[in-house]
Parts: sequence; C-alpha cells; structure tokens
Amino acid sequence: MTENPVRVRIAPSPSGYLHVGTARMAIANFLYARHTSGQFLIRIENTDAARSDDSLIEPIISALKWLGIESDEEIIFQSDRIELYKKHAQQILNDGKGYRCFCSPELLAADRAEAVANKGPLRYNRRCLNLSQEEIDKKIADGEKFAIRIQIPEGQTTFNDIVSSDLKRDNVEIEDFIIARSDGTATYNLAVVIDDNDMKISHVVRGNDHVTNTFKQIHIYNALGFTLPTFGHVPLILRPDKKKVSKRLGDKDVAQYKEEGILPEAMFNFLCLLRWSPKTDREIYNVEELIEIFNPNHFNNSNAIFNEEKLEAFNKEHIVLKSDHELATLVAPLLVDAGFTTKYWLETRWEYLRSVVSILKTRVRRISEFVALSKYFFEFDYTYDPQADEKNFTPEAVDLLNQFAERLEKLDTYSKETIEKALSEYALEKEIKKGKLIHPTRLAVSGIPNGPGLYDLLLVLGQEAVVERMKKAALYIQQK
RNA sequence: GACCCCAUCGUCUAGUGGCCUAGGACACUGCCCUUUCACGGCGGCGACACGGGUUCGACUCCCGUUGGGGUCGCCA
Repeated sequence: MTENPVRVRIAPSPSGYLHVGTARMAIANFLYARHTSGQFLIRIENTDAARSDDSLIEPIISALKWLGIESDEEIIFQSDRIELYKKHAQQILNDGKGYRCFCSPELLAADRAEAVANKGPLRYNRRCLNLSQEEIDKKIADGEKFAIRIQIPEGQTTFNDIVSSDLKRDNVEIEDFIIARSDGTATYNLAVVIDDNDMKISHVVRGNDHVTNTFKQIHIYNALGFTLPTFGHVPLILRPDKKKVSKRLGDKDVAQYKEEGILPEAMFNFLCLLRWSPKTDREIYNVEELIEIFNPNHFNNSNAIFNEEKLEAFNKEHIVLKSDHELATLVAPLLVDAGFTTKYWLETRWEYLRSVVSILKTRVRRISEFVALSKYFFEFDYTYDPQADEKNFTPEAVDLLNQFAERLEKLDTYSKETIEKALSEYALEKEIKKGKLIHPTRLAVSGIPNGPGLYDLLLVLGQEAVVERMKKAALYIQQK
C-alpha cells in the first residue's frame, strides 16, 4: 500500500460505557492506523467535571482492549490540560477573534424558546458582539459572569471529507459558539482542536453526528493558526428502530456482548463491515486480514442498522474458526460458574473438555450456549426429557440397553469405529433398525433427544460412564 | 422549524451508463445428507422510494418530491 502513515485517535468521554457506535469508530481508526503503519491514539474527553465519571474510564479502556484495540502511546486525559485550554481561549479573545458574552443561561434559553415559537433558526443572536468597551468594563466591574464566544467571520466554510464528498456551509449558519464557560474552562470544541493539534492528529475520522462540530472547529483552527487535519465523517449505526444508539435507550455496553457469549473477533469483524465493505462477497475476516484490506474509500455514506441476529451469525462462524483449545479456555470458567464442575477438575481433564467443545461447536451460536448443551457431560443426575422418555424408554428398551451396554463394556478398544461396529452388529442380531437402539441409548446417556452424533457422544463420554448410564436408565425404565 | 447528510431485498451489502430478467450474506423457507439436533450442499421467497429529465440505453448522471437520519447546550 502506498498511503502515508496516518495518526488517528478515538476520543471517548467517560459519561457512559462503550457502546457499539464508539467501538465502531475505534475499529475504523485502529484499522486505518495499522493499514498505513501509522499510530492509533486514545484520548479521554473529561472536560466536564460534572458529567464525567472517572470510574467509567477503566471499563471503556478494557472494552476496547477486549476488541484488541489499545493506544500506541500514552493515553491523554483532557482533565490534565485544563489550564492549557484556558490560555488558548484567552488568546482568541485577546486576538479579537472572540468576544465576551454576558448572556445568562436563562436569557439564552428564552432566546431559544422564542426562536422555536417563531420557527426560526436556533442560533445565538450576537447580542454581546457589539458591546462597547465601557459596557464591558461596567459589567465586569458589576461582577457579571461572562463566557467567551468565538466570532465566526462572514463567508463560507468548506472542507474535503474522505467519506462523503466535499462539505460546504454558509457561515451565517454557524453560530458564534461558546469556547470557554463563565468559569473559564474550555468547552468540547476548543479542547478537541487544541488536543488534535498537539497530538499531531493527521486524520479525524468520526461519526456523522460531528459534521456541525467540524464546521465550528475549523474556525478554531483558523483563529489559532493551526493547520487543518483531514476529516472523515462516517455514517451512524442506528438501532433497529432507526434511532441513534444511546445508553439512555437501553443499548448495550460492548462488554455486555462479551458476557452474552460474543467473541471479540466476531464483534470486530461485524462492526467493521457495518458501513464499510471489502467490496467482495466474503464477509468473515480476521483482524490481520482486515488491516490488510482496509481502505477509507470503501465506507458507505448511508446509515446502517445494528442487527444483533447477524452479529450472532458472524459469531457462529468465528466459533467454528477457533481451535478447540481456545474454545475450551473460554468455556471452562463458564462451566465452573454454572456449578457443573470445578477449576481443578477441568485442569486435570483438559482433553475431555476439549473433545466436549469439539463435538458441540457446530451447534452453538454464542459461547454461553456451550453451558446449557454440555450439562450432561459433567453432571450425572440429569432427568430424562419427558417426551423422549415416553417415546424411547419402552419396556423392550430395557434389554436393549442392558445388552448393548454389556457389549460396549467388553470392547477392548473403545473407539468411534468399534462403537459403531458393536451397535451395527447388535442391531443386526436383534433384527432391529439401528434407530431402535440409538434413540434410547442417546436418551440414557444424555437425558435429551438431540445432540452430537451418537458415536461421538459415546466416545467422548467414555466407556465407563456410558455403561453406567445405560444400566441406570434400564433400571429406571423397569421402575417407572 | 433552520441547516446538513442519506436513499438497492425485512437487515448488512455488491453494483460507478449497456456484463442486471440486479449478485452475496443474515433471517424466513423447500429439498438433500442424517440415528436426533446441528453443520454442510442445492433451491425458493425477497429490493433498485416516487416523478421528471439527460442518453441510443439508466440502479448507476441531473432536478424535484417523498421518506429516513443527524445537528442546532456555558454536554461530549
């Protein structure tokens, strides 16, 4: 690839957990950086002390880490840079590119209400733009609080966007927004520009919901004499009801998907292919492959709906792709949590777990499903499925079970082949169809009417357990 | 309401003027495989929002309409 290395970032604010929208942007930026051998950085945007909660930072970082995304450099915290922002706000004011606004929040709210009533644009009316020096001095002397607004010059603002085409806006549509609050602290837009500039961010790739901010931020870049980065505005991920994902509407934390048995590689792959396409018919890729084929020109420019069913399908594919050992590692703690077994027991019987996982993996869509499906591999006092019991545990099944169990018991070599041979021979001798034998046996050893192929099942459970379970079932039938 | 973005199957998408009676994936569904449930294989259902242009020819270009989304905080 011939593209120059990019320096990109993701800038979550700790006012909530990491939702799929932010995760998606992190993936896009991460891929862009890796693809061009550039750098991917993380910055925590916690300028608003009232809304930010530092205890939310760690979960966000670890959710990203779960996806395999980490910052290439030390994580930047905006809370460490408050004074720096203040200085720049002051500079804009001193340079005459901004002005003091004494309008109270209440007054501003009233302005907005009036604008709504008159069906006009909700923009600041520049009431404080032309205050005379005397008026300003008097208000300050009277102890009136003021915020600092940047003054948007006349004209038009345009920029190139690597996702959409060129974007243009008349400056009258951009209001003189506040860059410093009345307590002197910087607002989001100012802080972002200063940080992106200091961090030498070359490409700002973010959600579509930021285009209005970009138009505003360009004027800060200009006022401060900074050079503009390249922008890219990716369409949003919408909920099935077509609303922007938000925690308020109950959208899940990325970490929650982990709890629900989604593999990080599936989430990564799925999210990557939302609003971005490899332009091929293939859709299952690992991270290395995505890094290789990533191309910022392949973004779609329309919103996409997050469909959990499809995520599950991706998950299924990635589960099959994983080795039995890796899956066993993921499943083991769940089995312990479920109380099926202990950590120690599993550690000493790792091969057993591996084979259990191996014969179950094509019937599972989420890692968590392994638990329900594998109960009988670890617990012996399962009950028999009532319907299957009635159908398969008939009086004649007693002899079948006992006699077949004896044959299995006598097997010197207990393998899939010998098991199958034993069953075929016995069925032939009894002149019955194999099914007559298979169904009761399955029910006897697992308690349920479905599951892995019987020969696999008998092999994995082991000779001893199988014989014991079959005899126990025979006894059960006699007593019922 | 103002401003901006967008518009192919229910959903994710391919498609950059003729290869399209529109391809793939998920979901749904039929058949096959099979001891069961899955996996897998082969089919089916199912979309170019609408109306005007431009053109020999439009899913592809232009305009409008409609629809959807976003932003409009001393939040980020």
